Amino acid sequence: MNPTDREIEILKVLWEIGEGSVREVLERMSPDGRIHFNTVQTQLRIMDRKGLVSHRRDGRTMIYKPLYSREQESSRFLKQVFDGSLDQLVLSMLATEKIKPETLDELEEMIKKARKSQRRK
Amino acid sequence: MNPTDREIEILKVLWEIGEGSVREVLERMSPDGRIHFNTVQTQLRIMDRKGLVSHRRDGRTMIYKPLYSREQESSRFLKQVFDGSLDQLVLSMLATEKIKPETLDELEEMIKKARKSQRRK
DNA sequence: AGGCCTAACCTAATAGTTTAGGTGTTAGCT
DNA sequence: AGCTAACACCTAAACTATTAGGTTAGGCCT
Repeated sequence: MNPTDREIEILKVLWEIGEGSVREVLERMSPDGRIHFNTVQTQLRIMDRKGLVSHRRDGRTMIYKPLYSREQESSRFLKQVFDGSLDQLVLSMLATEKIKPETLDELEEMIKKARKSQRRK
Repeated sequence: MNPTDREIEILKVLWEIGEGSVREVLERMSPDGRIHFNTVQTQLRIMDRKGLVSHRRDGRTMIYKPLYSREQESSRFLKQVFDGSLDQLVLSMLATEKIKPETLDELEEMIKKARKSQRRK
């Protein structure tokens, strides 16, 4: 099933830091103490059950690691909203987002590289 | 708030057909009768309350129209998962998805056009 | 007019999400 | 040894999502 908003929020932290304890995730998510420790802990346990993260023990504390990647989430979204059509997605983005000329250059560069790496296969 | 999966499913139908009654949406969503009429009707009412769709009357039946666009949903996703970085999103997609060479060409074409249309501003 | 189809509307059951309180345990510090 | 901080685990409350049953009413057909 799909990650909820909270789960994405937690996953984003884990994507950034690679892996981390409840406390580490919490501190990134809300440096002010708006969110309760137990809230994040319970979430992570649920995500563990769902298979979105895995855990290992480090002494007494659990270290959580993402099993679900940003790429998987992108792929899920692409399929869900654009039936997998990358063209349509990019078209939509180009039409809506305000994009710097440099970004366009970079995109072009990325496409060139993608083409090369495909030929190598 | 964010559309749920069901809501996206319904919105996709409305994006396709422009607007439609409960029955029309239902028939596109599940031509076999897996989903109940009332289920879709209730969903649409909730989405109406949330502002995701609007409605007008046509005789006795309600006609629903999307207020939330595919572009808005893309934009939401881009912000949520990639902090608005289109580069990162496309990079992620190029790395993961299997892409036909033609698609790469089209993407390049789209970027060229986007550049032109920016210059015109 | 009576019956039937289709729709709206009301309601509720179920499941999942999100938050956080309470309890017990472990490790380190004084 | 006793205290405290930090953790895991258990639990539940509040809320939202999802599904669909039941009821009512309008319109059409015979």
